[in-house]
Amino acid sequence: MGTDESGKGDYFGPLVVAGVCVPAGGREVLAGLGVRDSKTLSDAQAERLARAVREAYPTAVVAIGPERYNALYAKMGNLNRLLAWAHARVIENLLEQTPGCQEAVSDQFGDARLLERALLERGRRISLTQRPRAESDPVVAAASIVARAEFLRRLAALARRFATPLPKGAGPPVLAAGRAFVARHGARALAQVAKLHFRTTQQVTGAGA
DNA sequence: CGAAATCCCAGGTACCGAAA
DNA sequence: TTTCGGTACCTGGGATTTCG
Repeated sequence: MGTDESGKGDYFGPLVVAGVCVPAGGREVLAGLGVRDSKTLSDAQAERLARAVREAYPTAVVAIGPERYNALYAKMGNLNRLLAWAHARVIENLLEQTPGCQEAVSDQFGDARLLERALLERGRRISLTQRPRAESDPVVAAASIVARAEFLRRLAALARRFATPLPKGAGPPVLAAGRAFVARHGARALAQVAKLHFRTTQQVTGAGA
């Protein structure tokens, strides 16, 4: 299986981690579908491919909404720990569906032991590989696509709920949108749509900066 | 000429080691 | 012991170049 996250670098929206269990030989199938790193795909392509992947293989998705994300971040105090926790949950959910899926590949984030420990605490045993640029593996790429699609869906839903544009990323448009959001809904509501530990929060709530 | 693929840049966080 | 600097990693966006 492969796991990957989406939304980590986005100020607005949830953090989504997805996992896909692909049997032997599936890499060729994925490549045939056009699966590759979600960063190189348009939003529409990601949506379409995500649907194809979810229909073809068992998948697990853990979406952490901004409110829960902020609470977890405050509790864990470290983004990598949060990521490890989420990846572990995905792996375990996927294992419940497909107990035979005993090999996992994920991106490397921080100390590899974090993820191993998060799994061990659940008493699971699995062959786990973590490495930089793991998304070059079609299986991890498929997971990144599923995660990305779910992120986009939820970000759009948030924007609708608050009737406010919520751009992706963390650039100038995000800063402007953040200020507009605060002007309309107040600073407290920010916790429902954004990841507060980003420096962007100070720039949004602080006077100018 | 239009669309697609590619490359480059910016932003953010965490980790490690060195210096005060 | 605390603070600072540099490195590695991930993510998004835009501009540029290439192909059909």
